Amino acid sequence: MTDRPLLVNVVLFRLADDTLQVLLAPASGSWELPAAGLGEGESLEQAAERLIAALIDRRKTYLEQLFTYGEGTGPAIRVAYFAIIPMEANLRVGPPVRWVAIAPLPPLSPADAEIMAYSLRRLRYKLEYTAVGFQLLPGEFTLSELQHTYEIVLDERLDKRNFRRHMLHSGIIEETARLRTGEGRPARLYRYRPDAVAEVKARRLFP
Amino acid sequence: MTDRPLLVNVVLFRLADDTLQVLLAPASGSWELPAAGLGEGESLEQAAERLIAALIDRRKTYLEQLFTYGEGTGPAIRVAYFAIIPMEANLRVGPPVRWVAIAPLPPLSPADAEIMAYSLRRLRYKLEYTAVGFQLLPGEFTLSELQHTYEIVLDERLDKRNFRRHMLHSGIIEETARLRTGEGRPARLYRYRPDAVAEVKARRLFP
DNA sequence: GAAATAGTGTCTGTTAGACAATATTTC
DNA sequence: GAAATATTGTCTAACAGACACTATTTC
Repeated sequence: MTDRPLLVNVVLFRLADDTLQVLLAPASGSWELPAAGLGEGESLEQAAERLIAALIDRRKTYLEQLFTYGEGTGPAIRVAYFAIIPMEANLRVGPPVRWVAIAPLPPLSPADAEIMAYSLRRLRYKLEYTAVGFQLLPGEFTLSELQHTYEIVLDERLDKRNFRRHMLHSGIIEETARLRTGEGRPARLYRYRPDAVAEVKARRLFP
Repeated sequence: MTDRPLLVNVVLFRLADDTLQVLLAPASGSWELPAAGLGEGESLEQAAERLIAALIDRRKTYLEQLFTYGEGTGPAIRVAYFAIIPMEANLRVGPPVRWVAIAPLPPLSPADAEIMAYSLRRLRYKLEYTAVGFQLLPGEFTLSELQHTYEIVLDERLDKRNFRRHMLHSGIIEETARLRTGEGRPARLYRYRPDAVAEVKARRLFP
């Protein structure tokens, strides 16, 4: 009965420069996920939040426990969290820690690669079936920006009309009075409705 | 940086006597979930399997990591697993460890109650959106038995015609040549198709 | 033939998914 | 008015969900 050391890993995603990025630190020819031990009297989630706070200057990010790895991931037990960081957030740590594009996937240790792969799957899943996509955008956004976000994360083209119909009909976003002007016709700005039901009804296996 | 002790908890579900049951051990006026420490060189999942093997005489049960609790659950970090045990399995430990019906929920410590509640949610979710329900039944079963299983776990009445149409149409079960005779008209026996896609298509949030 | 259980079909409303033209702005 | 972007509607196929009667067996 050994007490193996416990680490908390965080996978931080953000959207910038039309790519999905993760925060990584360089490690002897490859990259590694940020990690921290558990502080005195600290909960797992608090440790993850402390680690995130040490890395970026913004709170209130989406945070979710991913999985706990206890084999093949070295001698430690690693509790992995994944979080979404709004693009406005700035790094609190200088290089060499930096945002790295998800595609192509940067080289990682097998353990970190497993966590990354699962995080990405979970992010995509979340995006499809819950209202987590808004966390990647500023408070107000156009429907085109929202669709663009989905397309980048899912790496898939979406139909504009169906996308808009669906989003508007689902009641998870609402119009603002403001418009964004730009190159072409100005676009209406929308905002996420925090009171909306976050989870989307899935289709049940049976009646 | 303290290394808090690590425990693996298992929530074992089975279906018997027309009720959903969990395996619990008595603990000073209430009940508690089976738990074990992590053995030397053992992975988390191996520890959960070892714990299950010590409790029941059947292998190959459905096993899934649930969540890792690291606050409000006492001084230990607790990695919770949930598993489905086929009804044919026998206990390897005598009383006082025993199967306890889920309704009404037996008294548990706050920490265990939290794990239990989440396990139950997850089991129901799994049942609705994946093909996990068959794990609760013997290898061959009638559609009425399958529907009955769903109704017990979900605590909800289902329409017979829609249930059958859905199950048969989804391709996750297949006919056998056998019938089960009983009180009334004999019923066809079905079996789960292991090659079927376990996950069910959910409805996406957008087109 | 009564009791018990198994098995079957149809209709309606909603939604996914495919598809193309018009509207509003800037330069 | 050309270029850029935003916005809008319709059709079809599939499926969820509601609903009631017939079939086969035992005693």
